[in-house]
Amino acid sequence: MPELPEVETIRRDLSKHYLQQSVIGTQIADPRLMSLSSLHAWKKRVHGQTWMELQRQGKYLQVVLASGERIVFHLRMTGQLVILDRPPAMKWRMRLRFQNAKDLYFCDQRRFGEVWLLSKDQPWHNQHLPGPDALNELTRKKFGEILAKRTTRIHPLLLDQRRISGIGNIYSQEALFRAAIRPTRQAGKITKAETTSLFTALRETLKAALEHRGSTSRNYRDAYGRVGSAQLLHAVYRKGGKPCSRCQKPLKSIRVGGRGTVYCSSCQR
DNA sequence: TAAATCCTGTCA
DNA sequence: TGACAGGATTTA
Repeated sequence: MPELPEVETIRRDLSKHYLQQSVIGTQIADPRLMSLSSLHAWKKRVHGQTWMELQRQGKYLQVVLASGERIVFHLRMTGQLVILDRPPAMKWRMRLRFQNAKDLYFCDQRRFGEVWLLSKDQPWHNQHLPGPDALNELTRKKFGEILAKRTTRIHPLLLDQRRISGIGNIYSQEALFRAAIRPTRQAGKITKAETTSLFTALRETLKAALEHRGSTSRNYRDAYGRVGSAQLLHAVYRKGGKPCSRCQKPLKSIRVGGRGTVYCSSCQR
């Protein structure tokens, strides 16, 4: 669910409420999220620690505590972090109580989301270094290097967080449509001009989505529990069979790398 | 490169 | 009832 624009929207919302605040109580409703022994350690290390910074890398959200230890969230498909003064209607997995702020609820229908507590210098990625953040770190030059000589298809490559972090199945498809490139094109065979066009398309797609506070197709909510409006901008995502907004021919729906993918076979080459 | 896996819910 | 869903890892 949440890709870069959604996670960034949540990060900004949470920053307004919780910076310089500290957690004073933690409840776990889903033991899958955290074991009892981990919760014990969590309480000792997190409670009373001031939230100094909220950072994002790709789809990861990181809270830097005064101790230098960090809380890292990944929302996966359906995770939500919502600020409320009473429990939400839906099931929640974790609740954080704050000294001088409203409670924070971690809700997550499919329960794929995760939370970690990391010591001062412990990396939050296990084996694979995540690639440059699609908005904050990726440059045209780096993008060219990532695509060069690669035989993999462009859509799965854009989704590979080890190459570039933050892009998911919505914005990859939308950017490819905007750049008029087929999702199945071999990455290494994309021309210089097309690479520039795709780089620009990615930035514009992600920025526009951020300005619209993310895309809500179903589960996504911001930290106030509100839907985003970037879905109104979608040209292809989940629009298979509908007429292309540019040429009116029906959009094609295929599977690429196991992901549902929609494109225009006439506009995208 | 693809399929299975972790889950719950929706839609045809 | 089966297919599919915004993610990512592991296995074959």
